[in-house]
Amino acid sequence: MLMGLLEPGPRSGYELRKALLGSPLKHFSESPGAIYPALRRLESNGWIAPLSEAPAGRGRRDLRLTPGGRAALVSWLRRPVTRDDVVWRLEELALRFAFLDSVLPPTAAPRFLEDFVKETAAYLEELRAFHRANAATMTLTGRLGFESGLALYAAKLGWGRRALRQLRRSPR
Amino acid sequence: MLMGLLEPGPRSGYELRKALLGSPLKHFSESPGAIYPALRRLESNGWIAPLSEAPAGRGRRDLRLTPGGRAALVSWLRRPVTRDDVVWRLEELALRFAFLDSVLPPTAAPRFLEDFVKETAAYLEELRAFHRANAATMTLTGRLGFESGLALYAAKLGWGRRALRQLRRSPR
DNA sequence: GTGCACATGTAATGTGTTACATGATTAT
DNA sequence: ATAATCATGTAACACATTACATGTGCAC
Repeated sequence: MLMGLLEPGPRSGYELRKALLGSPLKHFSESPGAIYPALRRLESNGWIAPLSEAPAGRGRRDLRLTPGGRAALVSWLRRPVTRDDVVWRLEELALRFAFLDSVLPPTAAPRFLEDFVKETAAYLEELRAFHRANAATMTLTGRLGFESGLALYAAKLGWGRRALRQLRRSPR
Repeated sequence: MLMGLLEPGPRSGYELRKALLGSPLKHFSESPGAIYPALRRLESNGWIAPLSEAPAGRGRRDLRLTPGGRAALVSWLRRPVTRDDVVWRLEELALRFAFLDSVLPPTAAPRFLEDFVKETAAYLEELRAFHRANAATMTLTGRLGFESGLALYAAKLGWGRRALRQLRRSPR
């Protein structure tokens, strides 16, 4: 995510943090204790680098994406959507999708959505089968709680289909 | 979650793990490296205890909820639903709700849902306001990705309202 | 020259992940 | 006896959280 935010141009860690604080969607950490160490790790991987080599001690430090970092970002965004992504990392998928068209060609987004819709539809069918088989044995709130998961995946599937239609109507 | 699963009666760590593996909804870890250390922590807190005091070396070890553990479980389930829960811990909320009626009196579930609906509706309105204000400046997939978050919270809100109506029709 | 926001960090702690190890029990 | 499955665990590593610390630059 940090590299995706650096893609349009260099920014400081503080600005990256402000960008996260500015979004009302809170699926990822925005604490300095997570962000600054993460930036150091990206730097020691050679994926980002300070804009000016001057040591500068403390104080503002602008960071840019290196060519290697861009390649790593691209390979993250290119990863096919798998069942495991849908089951375990649903919000990371939304994040990947959001960065898609600032880094990859416009064909990438519909391809992503096709995979997403396919995997989500299959998984939702599994959830419904489980519900049919086990609803009778569950407690009342246990069953309703499970149905909250069903509602979540049904909504994500609906979103994926709508988004796909929209992309096809306006392919830009 | 582990204490909630132990509430109906003593079970071994392996059985708890099988219960997690058996659910198609995967919002929480089911790895032995997470479960067994967590059980040890609960044990050292005095919240769970082995059923038989015999050392037993290796091999099956059945665990039961202690009175203190039950109290901790109850206080977790009784916690009011806050905005922060909705924003940061949506799936933990679904889990808490699922355990509600096996531990608390039947009035707890509608109260939970009233708070949930109120907080979720307010948050969803914030998300929509942000969308109105910023959709024009976003990239195409950036905007659609944000709308996937909108769809998620709209679905959870709809679920909460339906569940509340259902509880009121059949108060048991 | 002092307060305040800007900007970056660190230390302690807890815990999840991955991969591996090992003992116990049952069936063949 | 042996294999498979039951059952519990550990070690190395990475990382998030919380709370705190510290320097920088500007406005008044």
